[in-house]
Amino acid sequence: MIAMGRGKKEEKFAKVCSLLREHGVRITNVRKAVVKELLNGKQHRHVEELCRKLASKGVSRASVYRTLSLLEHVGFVSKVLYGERHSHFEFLSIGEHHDHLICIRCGRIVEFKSSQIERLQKEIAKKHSFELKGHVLEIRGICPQCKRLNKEQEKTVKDC
Amino acid sequence: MIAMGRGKKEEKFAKVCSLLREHGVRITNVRKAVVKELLNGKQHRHVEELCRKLASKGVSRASVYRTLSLLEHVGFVSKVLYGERHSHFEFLSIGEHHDHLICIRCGRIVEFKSSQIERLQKEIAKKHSFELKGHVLEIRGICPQCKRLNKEQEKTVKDC
DNA sequence: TTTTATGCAAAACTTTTGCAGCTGA
DNA sequence: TCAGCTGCAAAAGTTTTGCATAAAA
Repeated sequence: MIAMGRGKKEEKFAKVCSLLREHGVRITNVRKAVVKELLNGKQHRHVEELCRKLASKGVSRASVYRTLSLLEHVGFVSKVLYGERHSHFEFLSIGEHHDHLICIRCGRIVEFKSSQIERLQKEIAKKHSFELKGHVLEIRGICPQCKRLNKEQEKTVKDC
Repeated sequence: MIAMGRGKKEEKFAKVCSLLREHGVRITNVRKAVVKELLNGKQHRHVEELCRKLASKGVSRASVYRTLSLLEHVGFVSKVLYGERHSHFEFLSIGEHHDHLICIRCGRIVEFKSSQIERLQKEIAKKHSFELKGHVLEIRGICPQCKRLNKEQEKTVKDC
């Protein structure tokens, strides 16, 4: 995953601000902090991690949740699952999107990109008159390591 | 969504049982009840709804969760998000899979099927030596109704 | 008989909310 | 100014766990 360049980050930041304004939402310090934190980190994040980082800037947990749902509403982030318990958030429409293969045994996540899938989702959105904002594709299966383990020792699958 | 025929259901039930046995897991009444309930309902379900239905058969909430995670591990169900708060579960590898377009404004869900996507996911899994068990594709965007509303009255987006 | 599963109730988490005070436009 | 944000703390909701008992093999 490549970090965004400074220029691009600022451009994106401005775009989010204007998105918020369009929705009649105030641009507050708290919201700026959340957006900046999102832009500074990886493309997908635990809410928990965001809360921890933002707490040091005086942003409360409640505000993190409130801001995320606001940003989801305007189409800047999207909730994703990635086979785990707690929710993650991911940027939308930021280019450089990738999808995931997830092992249902050990949780291993393999990233991949597919231009064909990008193309297909555009077609599908268009066909249903949706304004495309992003997508989540998780392919679930059993990874090569777990398949091998499975054969060797049928019962100790946990510690793959 | 078409309900499964009786014969197909029984066949599937037998398959799950043997899957469980393969994993050295006991076939208990509770587990049978959960699997049957899953096979009798829609392809994706709220955990909450499952708990309610199974409670009347004497199955506890804890067992529903335990059984679901077991079934997830053997590859019979998969956790999905569908843009909502609480988790849903979905059958895997049961054929007749469909994906979803989700409106980030109003939560509207539109189902669609794409044989091209089915084909692509198979290729991708194969390429990474994963044993394919299923996939989740959610395309997120703004539905035609919300787009219209957006233009008409910029600020009352909630009650789309 | 022995091992594994279950129900119960409590604990651990995650997310939302009401409200009083604060802040951005 | 003042509608809209925010933090706090409490509530609500979801998922997991320990343990005594029950059920499967």
